[in-house]
Amino acid sequence: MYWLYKTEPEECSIDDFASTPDKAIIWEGVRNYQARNFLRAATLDDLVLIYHSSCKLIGLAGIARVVKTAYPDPSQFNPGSIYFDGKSKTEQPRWSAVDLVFVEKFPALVPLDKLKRSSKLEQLALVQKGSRLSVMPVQPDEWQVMLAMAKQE
DNA sequence: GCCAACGTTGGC
DNA sequence: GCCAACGTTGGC
Repeated sequence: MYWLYKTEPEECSIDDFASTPDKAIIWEGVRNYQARNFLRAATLDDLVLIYHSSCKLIGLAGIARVVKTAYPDPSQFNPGSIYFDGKSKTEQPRWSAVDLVFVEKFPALVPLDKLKRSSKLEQLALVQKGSRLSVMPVQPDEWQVMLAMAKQE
């Protein structure tokens, strides 16, 4: 399966993946139920487009791969974490995390407005008005369209 | 920094 | 179960 995950690059960017290519990075802190459900649907070796948001250069930055499927997000139990959730119980964790590893960084970032201008990406939640979903599925044809954009620059 | 759109909370 | 108030997201 294919996915798109949003991240603020100051928090976790494609360069963080690229600088530690052999290290699994935990994708934690997702605190939205719809996004969480998509996280839980990931299977081993799924590919993930890494999208940089809330920053100067907004768009697709590269690709990562799922190396560990959903497990309880440890940050929900850590009172020192900004992601701490006191209402989540150990015996029934509310939030999930996955582990990702670096695959590639695009030679040039694919900007959001370019994604918006493609008629083939209209179904993608990312480009829909008001959408705040941070973890979303990508259809195979959408994946191909976005990869082609990444290669041609 | 602004603000529209959205999700969550909590009183009723 | 409704819905107003509030907090958050995220592009601009």
